[in-house]
Amino acid sequence: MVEIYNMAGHLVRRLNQISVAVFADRMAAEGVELTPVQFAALSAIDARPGIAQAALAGAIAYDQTTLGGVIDRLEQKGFVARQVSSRDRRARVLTVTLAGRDLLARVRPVVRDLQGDILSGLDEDEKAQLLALLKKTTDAGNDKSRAPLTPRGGI
Amino acid sequence: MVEIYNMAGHLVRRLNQISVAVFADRMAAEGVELTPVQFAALSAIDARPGIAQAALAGAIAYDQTTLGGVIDRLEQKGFVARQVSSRDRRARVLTVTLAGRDLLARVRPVVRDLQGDILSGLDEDEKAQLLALLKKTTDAGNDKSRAPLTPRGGI
DNA sequence: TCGATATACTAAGCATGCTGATTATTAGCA
DNA sequence: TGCTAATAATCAGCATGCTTAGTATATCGA
Repeated sequence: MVEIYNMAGHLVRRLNQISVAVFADRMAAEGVELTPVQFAALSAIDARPGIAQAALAGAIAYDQTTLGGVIDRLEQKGFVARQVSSRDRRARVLTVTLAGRDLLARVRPVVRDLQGDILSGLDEDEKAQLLALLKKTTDAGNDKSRAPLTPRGGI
Repeated sequence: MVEIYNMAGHLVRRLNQISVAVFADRMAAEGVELTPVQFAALSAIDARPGIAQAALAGAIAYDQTTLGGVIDRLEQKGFVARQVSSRDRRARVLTVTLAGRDLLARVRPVVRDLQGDILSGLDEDEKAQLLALLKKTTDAGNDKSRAPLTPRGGI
């Protein structure tokens, strides 16, 4: 028995690995090229059109530098438009394009549905319990992360 | 409210982010340069000296290609030795060096201790519950991962 | 108003984590 | 034995995720 098997860090990493793989498989089955980060960004921009990159990073708990690259790719695929803000010329203001909205409408139900597959082997009560515990501990540990959630940052 | 906030995928990714950050902070405090993957590999090689890379990948649930790079870096830092296997010239047989054993002895208690910090905001019962649920669902979803755990694969 | 400070973004560099292809070697089978 | 398939590792290439540093722009206080 390897000593890491019962460690929180190892189990969380593995579940994240499973989560990413389930997401990739479902997107491939839909014939869509979209990563979990890209979906999160697209969905959050759609919820707050005109949000700047820094605020978006805080809204979805992603590193700002990493997010820059993610937006590059979403822009290149034509799902997101990026403009210099008129109020703050440092900032880049983001909006979802028509193609992006179409994509979102299509994958949103798929993404919602796939969440259940991530937590396989658990009954509904256990899934709810796990989600509640994950929510509680991620809230408590938010500031330990290099990319904490700051839902009300900016616009 | 952004729609991803209560999704399993998002919460798991965030907890993993917290886990990685806690690990990095503790290692930095120890003055040690060691990533979670590197610790996992070192620990597993120490548990099964002479293990080959492919078997190691299965033992700690890491992608084989990624693991190759991890071993490169551990070898370069002098913590792991890599030799062509005498029984199978395709395979690279791994052992922990003396320096690697010293490092392991030093960081092992730190790594064990930091596990509690990953799951902050939970009492002992909740931590045990969360660990049990994580274990149950990662076991059930093992095959969905691109790098499933195969603890008994090869020596 | 000016100067220090803070903020938004980008760039470079490194480590993970994956896919697909390639090479070397081994194993299985007719 | 000899052909085929499988396996171990590596390489190239791409996306995340982070650190440090740099540039442009805002903000705040003396």
